[in-house]
Amino acid sequence: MSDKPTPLSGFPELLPEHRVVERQVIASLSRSFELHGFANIETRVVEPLERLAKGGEIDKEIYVLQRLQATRHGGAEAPEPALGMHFDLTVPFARYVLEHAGKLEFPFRRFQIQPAWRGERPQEGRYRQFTQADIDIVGRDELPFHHDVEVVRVMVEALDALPLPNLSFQVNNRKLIQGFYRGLGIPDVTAAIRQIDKLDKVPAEAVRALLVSEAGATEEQADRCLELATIRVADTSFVERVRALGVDDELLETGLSELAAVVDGCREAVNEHVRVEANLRIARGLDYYTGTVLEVFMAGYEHLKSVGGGGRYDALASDGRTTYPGVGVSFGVSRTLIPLFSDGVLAPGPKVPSRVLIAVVDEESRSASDAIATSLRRRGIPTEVAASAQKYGKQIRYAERRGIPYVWFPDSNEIKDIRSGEQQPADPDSWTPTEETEQ
RNA sequence: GUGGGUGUAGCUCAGCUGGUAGAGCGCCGCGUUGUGGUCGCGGAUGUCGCGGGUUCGAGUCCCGUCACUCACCCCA
Repeated sequence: MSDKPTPLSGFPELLPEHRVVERQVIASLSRSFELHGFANIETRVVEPLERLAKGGEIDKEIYVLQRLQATRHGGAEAPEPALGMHFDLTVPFARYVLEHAGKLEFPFRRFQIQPAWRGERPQEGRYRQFTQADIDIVGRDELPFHHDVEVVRVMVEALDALPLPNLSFQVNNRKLIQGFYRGLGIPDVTAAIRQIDKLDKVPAEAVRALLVSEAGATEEQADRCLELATIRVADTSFVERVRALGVDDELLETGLSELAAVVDGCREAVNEHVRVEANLRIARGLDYYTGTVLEVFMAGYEHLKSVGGGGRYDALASDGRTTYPGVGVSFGVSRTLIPLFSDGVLAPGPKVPSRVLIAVVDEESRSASDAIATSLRRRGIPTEVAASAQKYGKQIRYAERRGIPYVWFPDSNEIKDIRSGEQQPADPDSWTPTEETEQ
């Protein structure tokens, strides 16, 4: 065998025809976010390890970055601070906010589209290096609730603009669940949330038993929790259905009105392609979320789990004196695009950006072909000149293989649209490709 | 990290109870000698993942190893 490298599992690389589509997606997302006034930032790839490793499950997956030399000397040298590569964009962003708080305008709204790294077992839609698109709004000391509505709506609009299968935003509110459980009198509210979160893997009966054994609920309380978790609607009718369960709690009421506001606030933005539903079983693990929580699912790709998610955290960051509450949503660019490419659901783009191939008659007249190319390029038309003066049939095939739609014959000064076969005389100083809408 | 599956041509894969490597697609050439795609004819391509073992003989059986892949865990 030669030295042909084998692929590295979990570190996907795209071919040019897929990369061009990914770039269009990233450009489209950026446009959408900027349309709503989100500023772009890029954070460094590494953070001090102690900032990333907070003792959770994720710690085992953190990639550590160190100098080769540092390992060779086995600690004999003065130790350098251990650096870990970020596993999401939220942790570095929180650090960024604290570090630059004095120079930022609050509420600070930013978007960030970058890779992240997690050393877990790769699978479809799950990689060790993946690109993520995040938007967040952060306030100083306080952040009005209407930003929860805003951030969801912005992501709805941004994803609606992409050529993806149907998407569904499943929204819930931590205050709603917590208030409900509290009002119901369940001893361990946090444990109850954790059990309810298992509903999509564990049968309802088992969850019911766990609610009793782990969260100290009575049989009847467990039933009520399960009833709450089955509520899933695309409008605000869930409010009445929850009230009908007869639980009275102040936090529950706040949660109900907040969730209603999110669903209601997205009404103008949703459509057949992207829908927003109140889904009262969404809990998002035991993260730092304190209010709005949501997950995004893609039709036909439910097995990927969520392709996006987010929510409200009352303490995104804190320096001890000031607390910075935030609300954000992230979208998994790699998780979404790569499976769509391999299934052929998302069509690849052209292999090269060239719109026109200038044929070459013979090597002596190559400069004539170059001159035509130059005048097209001057007018912003991506153009390349044929690699060799082969028979025209070969040169046309060269263009076809690369997805170049036009071939220019310099001897006759005619241009051929190889998709339709039409050929007509053209002037290098005025010819323009007909504007077809791509994708 | 735990448990399954699979490694054969550029790609997708076939290859029975061991007998010296195949198909389709793609690629190249010609028909059409400077206008592609269709069609016809012809052609090239492999250390059968790697290392060891059993055997007269291993793609095939055994052991090891590496890679890829699926599920669990967890999440984008």
